[in-house]
Amino acid sequence: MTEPRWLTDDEREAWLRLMAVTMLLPNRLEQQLKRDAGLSHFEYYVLAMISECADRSLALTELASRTNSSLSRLSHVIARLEAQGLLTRAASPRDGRASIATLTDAGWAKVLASAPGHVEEVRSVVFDALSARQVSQLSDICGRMLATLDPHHRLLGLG
Amino acid sequence: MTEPRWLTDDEREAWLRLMAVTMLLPNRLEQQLKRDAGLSHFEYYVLAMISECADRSLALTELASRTNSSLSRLSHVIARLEAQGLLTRAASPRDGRASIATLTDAGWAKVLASAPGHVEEVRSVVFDALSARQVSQLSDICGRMLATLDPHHRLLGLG
DNA sequence: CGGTTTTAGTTGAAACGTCAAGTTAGCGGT
DNA sequence: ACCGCTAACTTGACGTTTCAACTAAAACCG
Repeated sequence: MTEPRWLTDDEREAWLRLMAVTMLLPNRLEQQLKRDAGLSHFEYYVLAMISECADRSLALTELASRTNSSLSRLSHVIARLEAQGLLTRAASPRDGRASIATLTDAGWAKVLASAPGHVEEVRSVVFDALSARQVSQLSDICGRMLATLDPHHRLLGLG
Repeated sequence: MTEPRWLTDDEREAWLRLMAVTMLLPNRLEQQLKRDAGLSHFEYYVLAMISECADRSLALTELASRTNSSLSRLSHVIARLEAQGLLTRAASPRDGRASIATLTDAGWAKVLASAPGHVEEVRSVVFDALSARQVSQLSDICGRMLATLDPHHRLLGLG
């Protein structure tokens, strides 16, 4: 085996910081949502994804793609959310295998009530600290990384 | 309650991408380390942090800060790593409450063996996709976010 | 000193995520 | 129409993380 290509000092610095962000940011969002809405970030994200679809409905496989979760994990979470009355599951009329999750009025209300606090948190942690130019740089940089991490754009909507 | 400050289109785009990265990147690292070293990313990070200290030793509270974990989580993980013979726990001579974790030779060897593959993965996902200028931008941007996320620099060494 | 508070860590139970196995429905070829 | 194969989940067991309660040592303080 060959000598590994170690990181330069600049790369190492950038890496440690990126690492710190990926460790701290999810925690931060988690805490805010748990405290103010009683939802985990993943639960919120699931509800938010469904809420943006026509009829507030989405098939589980598609939902799993967009939330970067296994079908198994999603199935467990959907069961919990259903038990809380935030959504319902129904068989697809088109495909007997598929389940379609639909937000209830309570689920819709939950999203409406939770979104402002969540956005405020995102803004205060990320965007209040960055210039418009930096926002654009960040977008480009993440786009580059996603070319490797998510070559088929499974997460960003257009499956 | 007042109307929330929603995100602009550019901010929204940047946010979705950053989100995608923070969801996908940990997964990627996890898989590589699990496959090639039989360690979770957190376990690897714990061992790596200790390995960089004098005497390959570090007190648990300090380690918890640097790995962004609760003491409880760390305690469980340290117990598992100790059971695998990768490190040992000992009471601090200075402070009777403190435990100090020290890498064994096997633990040190594990870090040495695992690091190259891990660095290669980091390089292939992050740095191969970025120009030198973008690396510097990323570093700045993350630094800005960390001013809010980690104001006391708990993660980046100089506690 | 002696009592209170704070810090460091451990432990066990509950919650959550992952993994492997199973079920049912569509699909492709013959 | 039938057989095998794949896709879309579901389920239960297992491992990990979190949470709350606990112990013990140090620090503070009058």
